[in-house]
Amino acid sequence: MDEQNQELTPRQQTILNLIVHTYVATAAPVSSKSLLQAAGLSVSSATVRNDMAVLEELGYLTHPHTSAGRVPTDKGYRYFVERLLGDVELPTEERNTIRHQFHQAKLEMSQWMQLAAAVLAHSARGASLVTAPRLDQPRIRHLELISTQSHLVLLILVFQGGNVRQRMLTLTEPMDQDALSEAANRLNSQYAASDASTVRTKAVDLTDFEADVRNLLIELMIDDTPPSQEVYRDGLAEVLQQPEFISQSEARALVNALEEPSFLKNVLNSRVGTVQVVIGGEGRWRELSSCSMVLARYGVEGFATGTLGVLGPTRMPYGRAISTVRYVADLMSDLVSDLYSE
Amino acid sequence: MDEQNQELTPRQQTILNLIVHTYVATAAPVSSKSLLQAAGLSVSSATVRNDMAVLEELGYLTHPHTSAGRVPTDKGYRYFVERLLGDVELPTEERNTIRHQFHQAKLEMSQWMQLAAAVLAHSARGASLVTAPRLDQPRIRHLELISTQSHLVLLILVFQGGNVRQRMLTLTEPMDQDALSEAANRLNSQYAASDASTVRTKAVDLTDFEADVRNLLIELMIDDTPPSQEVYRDGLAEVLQQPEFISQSEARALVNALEEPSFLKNVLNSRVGTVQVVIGGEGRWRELSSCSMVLARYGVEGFATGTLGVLGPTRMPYGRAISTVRYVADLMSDLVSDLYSE
DNA sequence: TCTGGCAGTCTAGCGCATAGAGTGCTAAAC
DNA sequence: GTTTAGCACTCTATGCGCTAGACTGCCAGA
Repeated sequence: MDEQNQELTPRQQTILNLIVHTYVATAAPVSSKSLLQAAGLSVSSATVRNDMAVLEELGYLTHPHTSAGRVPTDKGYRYFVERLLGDVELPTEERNTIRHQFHQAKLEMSQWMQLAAAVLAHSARGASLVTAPRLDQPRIRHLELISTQSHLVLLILVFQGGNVRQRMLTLTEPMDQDALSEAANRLNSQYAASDASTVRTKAVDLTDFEADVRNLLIELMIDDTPPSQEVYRDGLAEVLQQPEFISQSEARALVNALEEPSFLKNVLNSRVGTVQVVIGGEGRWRELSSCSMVLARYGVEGFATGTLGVLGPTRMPYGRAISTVRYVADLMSDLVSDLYSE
Repeated sequence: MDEQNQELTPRQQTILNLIVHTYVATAAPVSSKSLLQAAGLSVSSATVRNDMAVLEELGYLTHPHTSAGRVPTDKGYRYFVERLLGDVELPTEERNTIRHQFHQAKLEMSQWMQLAAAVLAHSARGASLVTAPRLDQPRIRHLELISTQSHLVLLILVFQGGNVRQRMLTLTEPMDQDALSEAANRLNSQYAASDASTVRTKAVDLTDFEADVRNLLIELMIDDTPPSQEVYRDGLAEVLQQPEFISQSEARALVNALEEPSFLKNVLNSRVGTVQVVIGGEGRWRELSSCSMVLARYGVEGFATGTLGVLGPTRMPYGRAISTVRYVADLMSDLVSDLYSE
């Protein structure tokens, strides 16, 4: 691939750059003439046409039909993102605005996530998605056993760092609240600050019921399917207005992707601190062929991490999207490290 | 309104009924002739046309244009729902299937809500929405104070019934975890099983820090804006495929409604046990003019209640929707009363 | 009160012609 | 060798006219 990319002359790069920018802005195929007047190119439209033909030959552009302007291909966007975009940063003013919003929010992770989703959607003009940070090695902080119905008990499990999970369990024989509290106390003193493997190996002197609870604890600690409630979204309505989603099938693909965020796991393999760009489903996601994603992990590597990102049409303002995702991810990482580090 | 409705002859009612059913099924205007062969009407198409004209005169039907079939108006749907539908119940078999699914799910409220959303979306062919049950008079079960960063403390508040809220607070001067635990213990013994007003009136012998925490407790207990994470949705992708949502503006209205479920508060005023049907936005929601909602509250009145329902085009299978919403709401009410009653 | 029949109306679809936008190519100019 | 001007060509979008077809509305008769 590199050999091909090297062949682009500076002017061809400029032209590709301009085409991406104007197409992103206008959603209409870009003609050679319109490029001239838009930007200060000091050549004629015929010259631009020649370069366009070369770029099309190399696979960076297409034609909807013979007498239409040019449109970037996925490969064109990829080249744009990796070679032409450079290191974009959000303007200082916007960064300040965003940071200000975060500092004004209540000191709650859920608020921050919601805010992150709103900022991403607005600034990157896409549908945003933010998943809660999850502990890589959850440790128990505290557990409560609450008697409800005769044979039903509610277990509440608080992890170090404050994540909470709850689950019902059924009793074979009834226990009153005092007995439950006693069991909870025993388990608390036994397993406080333990991780899953410690809980699994350390099983001394437990009643049958306590052993049952212990098994449930292990299950909850190794279960890594994030409850869907821990996902925040925003901007779907706006992005569905984009012209690429007048076709219901495209719209459906996007909405499906957002409703089933578990697929992100398969997509995202970047480290905290880097931003990953997936263009046009990148072959793997046929249905998302006209969508792009800009994703990042945030949090503290090896400790607690979450995912955030933006979905939109391939005709996406990549500069804004990437810089916003990076900035918001960094902010969220700081918040996580403030919150969860001991 | 009653006088007008009384004027409908039995045959006119039959015709309205048939038109609603076939239009819901086909999404195409219904002609007098197609009605004849669809149902065993023993009259001619001309007679049907006459009755159709009467029904249109009375406002129950419209014409897209002169030479098109008839389409029910909002008023027509309203009449259909209130006079023609009768008491519909889900077939026993489906009820069993649904109940079976609930019993197979893990004993977790979040799973039940998700399942409820899935069942509603699937059975009523609409976008579903389920909000978590909220305690009307929350009582404190337990609180934890967790030291994170030097001046940051995480408060975790567990309510009777297992609802959990968390919030950060900043310290004016640093405290270590032991001091925090001690404060938490004091507050726990002081305020266990208290409701908001009790916490507010009872403030004896607290340090400045403990008083701060107490104020935060009160705030969290009276704050009734449900965290958006406690809302489950499903079926949006499917319902957007319906022909009424090829227009982006209609689609946008629907998606907006789902993204901003707080508006439900203004809509829903029914009691637990009754199902509320809002047709075509019912004048109040101009943007939702081509949408209907079937909503219900569930839970235990005066104790803990949530909302669930279905959004779809006005051309909605009201029979299925109403019976499903009612059945799922009843199921969820049972679960809530099992879970939360002491 | 119902029905058969007929005139009237509107849409959806097709074919056609046209204007316009944009390219591709070639031959000349730099 | 590279750039440019110019021109032929292609394809779309739009508008018009026409027709077939689907329904209705209404009237006169059963």
